[in-house]
Amino acid sequence: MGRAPCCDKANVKKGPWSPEEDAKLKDYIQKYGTGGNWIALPQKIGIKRCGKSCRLRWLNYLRPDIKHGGFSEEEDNIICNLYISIGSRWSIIAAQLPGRTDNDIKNYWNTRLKKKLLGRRKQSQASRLTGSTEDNNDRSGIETLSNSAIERLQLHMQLQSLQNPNLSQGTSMPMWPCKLNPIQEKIMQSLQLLNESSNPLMMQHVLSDGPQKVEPFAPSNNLIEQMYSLPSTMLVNHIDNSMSGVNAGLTTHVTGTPDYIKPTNMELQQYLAFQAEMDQFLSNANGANSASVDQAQANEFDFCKEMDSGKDMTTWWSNEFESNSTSSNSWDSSLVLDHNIS
DNA sequence: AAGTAGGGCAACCGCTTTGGG
DNA sequence: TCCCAAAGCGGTTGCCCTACT
Repeated sequence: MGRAPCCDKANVKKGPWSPEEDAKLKDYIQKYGTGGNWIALPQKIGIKRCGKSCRLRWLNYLRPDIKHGGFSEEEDNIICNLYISIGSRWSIIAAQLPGRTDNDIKNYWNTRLKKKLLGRRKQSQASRLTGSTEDNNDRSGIETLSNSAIERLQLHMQLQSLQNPNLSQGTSMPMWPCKLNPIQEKIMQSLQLLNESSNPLMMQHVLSDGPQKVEPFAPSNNLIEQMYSLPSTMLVNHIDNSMSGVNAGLTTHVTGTPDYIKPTNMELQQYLAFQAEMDQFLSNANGANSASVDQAQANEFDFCKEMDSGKDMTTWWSNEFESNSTSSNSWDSSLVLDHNIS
């Protein structure tokens, strides 16, 4: 037996809201509030809408403090930084931008901001389709990474290279905004290695007099296996899991104005589960590959221990967020927007 | 002028989380 | 502790507008 529908679908109007409906909803909520029950609201007001639809309309459009229109460069900056750090957690990102809704930010990201930053992705994907069968097979493992994770790594790579053109020479610079965990750092290093060796799968063109163009990465499984001395499928799955785990923790640590977001029980549970999983993975890896597991593995473990050492997770993240946001290492979207948008 | 493609955005869908009984 | 309804959330859809052919 499924859950009862929240409203009578047959008697509910769908589609764009009329000005009359808007006015009724707005007037009612301003006078009486929502009464803590969105489902009952449409009946009270006398409109044939689903309660969820009313809620969405109010939150995304009718609320008096909603900001419509263009996003400022500062807002771009915040959105990019947070997206790279925590992924598509739009509600959390929206909490840092007064007057903006998660839906607004999501749309803005998907339709504009992402294109600005990953503008050349389409081209490179098309070029990849012409790649060899061997390449394609080689890549199958890395593609098990979530699109979001790949995208964020690409963004990191791109932003870093824009911020620091010397990257292509192997210089390792601190990467703001988020403190990557050692796994992520390893991936970034692998990208740099690929870049250094002019691997055709990772083409980064630094033009002397024009915009820098960074192609998405696609490290081969062979390379990953060499770096970690572990089966690539194992690593790829582990990395993906680890990143989602870390991200679950990160979402709790955004302390910028106006609101402090407390970690939910679920997030804390996810974080603890992540650490347990990391421990398990590392002990298994050490057992199976005792002779070849390198320092990176140990660093992963140290990373977990550091986060688990009683040090307040909030501090761990918020310090990064706040100290860097005013430091010279903070990422300025204008760098990207100036250099990368054609 | 008509047709078409693509972008932007509002709204919907369905899954997850929360909170009260 | 469990169950269920409501709220929250992110992904997706589809409409409308504009630019281009």
